[in-house]
Amino acid sequence: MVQKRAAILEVLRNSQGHLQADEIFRRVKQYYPNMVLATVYNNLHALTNDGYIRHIKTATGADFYDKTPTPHEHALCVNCGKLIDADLGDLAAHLRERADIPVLSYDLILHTVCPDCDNGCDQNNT
Amino acid sequence: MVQKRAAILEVLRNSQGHLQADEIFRRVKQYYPNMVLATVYNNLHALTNDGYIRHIKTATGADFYDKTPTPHEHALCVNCGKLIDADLGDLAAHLRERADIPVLSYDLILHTVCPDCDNGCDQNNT
DNA sequence: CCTCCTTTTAGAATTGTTCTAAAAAGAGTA
DNA sequence: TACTCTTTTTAGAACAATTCTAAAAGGAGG
Repeated sequence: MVQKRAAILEVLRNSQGHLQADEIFRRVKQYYPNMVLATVYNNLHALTNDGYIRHIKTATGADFYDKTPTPHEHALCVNCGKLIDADLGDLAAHLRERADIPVLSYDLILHTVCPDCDNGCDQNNT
Repeated sequence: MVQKRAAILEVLRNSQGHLQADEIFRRVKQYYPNMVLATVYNNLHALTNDGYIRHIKTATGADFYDKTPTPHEHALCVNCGKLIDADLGDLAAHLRERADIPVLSYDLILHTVCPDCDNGCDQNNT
């Protein structure tokens, strides 16, 4: 059994959902203090390949890893930078139906204000 | 009049559509041999801000610049790496209508096999 | 204990982009 | 032409997330 791989998966599963590599690294390091970032990347790739997690690439260069491997959409909060799940129905079907070219796959990131920030104190009430 | 900015815009407008910064750099350099990559980025940002062109960020880290500033979708050919336009109807409206969260904007890149590659010699006919 | 294969480590390398500070270029005024 | 002010350009360093490389460590089976 691969302990460190399991620990990385555990950390992700115990999180609210979507973490970046460096945050995973920081958390796993508490249990394995001499772990190195490359190990995190190694195992995240392996876990992604094996279908345990999902790798979400963003245009900002900071990728997220999702504990839920089944396909669904994501949104980035423009206020706090958190990645959250978005429900868009069967978007893949819609895209394949409407597109004038074959759609093998796609990368989509919505930009939103997440519920936490919307309820928060960042509204311009003077 | 800003000559180099105009030259960069010209190069983009004379292209088939979507270029990366380093390709623009290579082309403009033929006319201004001592130009520097930072100047290309400076002017691409300025042209984007002024609405002349469009900046398309990809998850692969290699951004494209589009001579057509009006909103439309894009697809990346998995075979040749070219970025092409895609017609998906009014996707923005569809997303806003279906999403369970506010949609301020979005980044979408389809993955496809472009017509050129589809007609080409890369089909596995033995 | 040996051998083989996988995982991990340490640190350098990569890549596209951004930043910084100094030099150069223009525009307007006298 | 000379002076000032602002914008643009240059050169090269810095950055940040990720990937790579080669060596070391670990574990399983015989």
